[in-house]
Amino acid sequence: MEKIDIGKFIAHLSIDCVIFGYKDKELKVLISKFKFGKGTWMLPGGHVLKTEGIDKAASRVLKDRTGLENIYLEQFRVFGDENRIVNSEHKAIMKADLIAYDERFDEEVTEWITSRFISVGYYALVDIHKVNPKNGFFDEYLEWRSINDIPQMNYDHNEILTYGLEALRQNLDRKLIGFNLLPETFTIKEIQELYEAVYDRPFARNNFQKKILDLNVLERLEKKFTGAQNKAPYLYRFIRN
Amino acid sequence: MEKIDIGKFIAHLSIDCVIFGYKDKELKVLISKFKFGKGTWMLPGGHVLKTEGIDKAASRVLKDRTGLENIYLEQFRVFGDENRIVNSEHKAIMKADLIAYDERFDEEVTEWITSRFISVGYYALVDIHKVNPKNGFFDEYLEWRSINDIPQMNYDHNEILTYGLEALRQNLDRKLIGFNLLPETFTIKEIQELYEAVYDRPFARNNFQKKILDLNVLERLEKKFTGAQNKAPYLYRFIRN
DNA sequence: AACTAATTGTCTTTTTTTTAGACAATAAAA
DNA sequence: TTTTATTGTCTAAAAAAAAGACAATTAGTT
Repeated sequence: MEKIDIGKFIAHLSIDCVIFGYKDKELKVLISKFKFGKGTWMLPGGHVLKTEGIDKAASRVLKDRTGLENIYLEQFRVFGDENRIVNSEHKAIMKADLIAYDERFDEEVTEWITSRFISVGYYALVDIHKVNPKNGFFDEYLEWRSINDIPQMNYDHNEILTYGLEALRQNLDRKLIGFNLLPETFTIKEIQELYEAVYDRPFARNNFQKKILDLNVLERLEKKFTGAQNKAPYLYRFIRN
Repeated sequence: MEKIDIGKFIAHLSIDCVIFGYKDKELKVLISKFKFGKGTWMLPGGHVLKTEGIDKAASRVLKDRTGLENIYLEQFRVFGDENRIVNSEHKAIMKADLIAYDERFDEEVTEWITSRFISVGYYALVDIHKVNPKNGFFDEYLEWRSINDIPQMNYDHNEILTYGLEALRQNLDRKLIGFNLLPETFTIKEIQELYEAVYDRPFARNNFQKKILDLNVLERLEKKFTGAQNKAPYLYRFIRN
């Protein structure tokens, strides 16, 4: 298990990731809790090395949790009012993980982890089927939860999630990013259901099909025979350039 | 002149403000340069006190420069890759301003101001006629420059400005914030010219008038007689709530 | 093999929104 | 009184979005 050396990281600054996935017609979020203590839920997060860019730090956080690289990542907001103080449970666990921790430096470490943090919020879009959550890393347990079934989380993480979802909605069709949540091939209906999950509202089937095909970013493949007693839909693939 | 005590501030974190104003049919930005040295241009910025929220810090930066409070402020992005290192001129000036500076702590101070900074970008909208730029504060000289006449600035400040303008454009009519750039009363034509300056494109007069009036956020006041040989336009005021 | 149920793919029609065109109503100068 | 320049509004045209309609399939049922 990796440890944190506080000296290498920028103090007072953290990163929180809203990792979105899509499965069973539901938008999911990967959340974590520590294996010890009461186990309060949190968004997967991390700190920024003094020698790395923040986007790089966010990628690292993501790779540590999901094993995936080259994931769609978007920074959406900075959080952190003056009341955002690390709470006792989190503090105890952080301390235990600090290799720099030493009785001699107790004061410094305490100051570091107790002080107010400013957090940069990122959201990531992943193909949920490719992810194998690395449980155990950093003593945390990861779980995919439906956007409609998010528990109370630590700090202002529920608020961060709300902002992240809002950012996703604003970017979804404007930036053509939705395909990052889907497998390589999919039917029109599946994209529509994804859109309905993200926006939490229905779309008219006929018009949605036209709109999505008029974007000219989909390549039609073979038909998908499901065994259902109806016309088999075509499979499509997203064309990158 | 105020001084900085580095101990009170969060290290590695700064705030940069894109302060927008509107005058002579042009969108303006308030930029600054130090009175000493070569005088490289920069966006007005500052640091975050360990005891204050970032929005509060941004307000403070704004008040220090413009004297204004309760200004429309919006955070739009975080900047800061690993290459963003304080350059020598800026460093020299910062050192001179640090009251905490002392030969004994030379190393600490140098580390503080030399290290990489992560910067939170804010944009502000102000009625340019209310602003009296506080030249001399923090040894800087302030100047309103047209968006089409922005000089090369320090660090990645030109890039930050570009992102700030993009954020302004995205929010302008969606959020009804444009009125923050105008005086209390104005004609329809004046709002239209503001929109044209922000989006850098013309709008059809007849349709713009309809669109803006259909928002039902303007109160019609008396006519404005300019002395021009044509029908006098009405003055309007923005209704809050 | 014919019939039925459950979609899908694609049109056409309707409605709404956006854009363009037209013109009377000023205000002040000639 | 006539002319010039621009404003406030209306109507017409064009484009986009939403709703409606229906043939084409797939596989189960009779």
